[in-house]
Amino acid sequence: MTSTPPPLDATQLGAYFALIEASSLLKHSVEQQLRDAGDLSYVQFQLLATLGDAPTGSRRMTDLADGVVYSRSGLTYQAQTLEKRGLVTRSQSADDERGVTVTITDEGRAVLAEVFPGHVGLLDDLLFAPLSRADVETLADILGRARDHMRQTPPRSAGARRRKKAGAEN
Amino acid sequence: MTSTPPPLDATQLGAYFALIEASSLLKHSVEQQLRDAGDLSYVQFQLLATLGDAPTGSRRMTDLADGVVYSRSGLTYQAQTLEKRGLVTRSQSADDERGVTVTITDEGRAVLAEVFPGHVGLLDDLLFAPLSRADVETLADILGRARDHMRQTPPRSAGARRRKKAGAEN
DNA sequence: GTCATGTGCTTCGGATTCGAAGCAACTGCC
DNA sequence: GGCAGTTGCTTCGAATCCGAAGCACATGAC
Repeated sequence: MTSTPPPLDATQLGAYFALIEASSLLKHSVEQQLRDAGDLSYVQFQLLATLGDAPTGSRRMTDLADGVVYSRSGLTYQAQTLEKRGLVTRSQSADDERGVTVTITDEGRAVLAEVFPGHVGLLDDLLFAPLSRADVETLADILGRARDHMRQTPPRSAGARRRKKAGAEN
Repeated sequence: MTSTPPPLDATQLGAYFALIEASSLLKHSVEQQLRDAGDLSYVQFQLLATLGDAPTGSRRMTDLADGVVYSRSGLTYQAQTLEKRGLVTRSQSADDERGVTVTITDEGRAVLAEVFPGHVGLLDDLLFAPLSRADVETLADILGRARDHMRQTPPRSAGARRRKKAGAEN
């Protein structure tokens, strides 16, 4: 109870902090650039980019939520915002009457195209500038593995078990 | 066509996405664990951890804001919340009458101690499990360099009040 | 067919965030 | 001493986020 000394050594702590800080700093700068260049939030940009990358330019809400790391309700909010601005359209899925298909519009693509160069430039300046080619490859490999692992690890695994305990079972 | 083609190759994109996704996923899981274990937000945990790490257990607001990547106003909000819960105290700095010194309380340390084991466990399960020792070292090195570069290079939004250049309107 | 359960998305309420503006104290210069 | 510009923090308003609850359709059991 009183102890359980931290099983994290200095290197692990360093990696953890570096990951959090680097991503936070990068995200902040990117958000500012996106705001300036196209009045987009980071999520909105991610959504547009995802849609623009899709062959048909459209995806279902659930698939979008899976790709991005946001909550369903947050996604709804942003999709509404984007629709108001005419950057995407939302329509009922043909198959499933409940499903909503989001599609990027030409204007959406235009905004994307307008924002992209600056986005890339910022990444070059902030993230890639101090890294070698090999560093980038290594980074992609290591973080890719970490991400894949986290994606498939259920939230209630060894470390994070717990659910609301409501007395009876559910 | 008229626009500059994206100077980002597949590897760079992979590294970028992996960084964002991995940190987002990790952050979400960690936030949930912190909420469950000690009713703390991620920022609050970072603040407590930073204070707990300081020799005297106290720091000035500005120093805290520098360490964490949050805005001044957000820091004020969280500090107030923590103070209400009795996890920190705030007092005027002796030197500078404007300055506010934040100090972690015994109760704050207790909450920290309670939350820490689960936090570490989660990191082990989610982040470090799929990585070798060498991976972690490499990660710390690469991301550490990236972070340091970002900290000193960019126009920071949080640092806000910039020096004005004499003789020109802004 | 009908009911029970599951799934997809939205709505609702509350918490947290940020930037801009505001106040107070410090510093340098005269 | 007094003024002007800086710096440290807070307040304010608006935007964004999430989880829980709700609604509507879908699917499976009977």
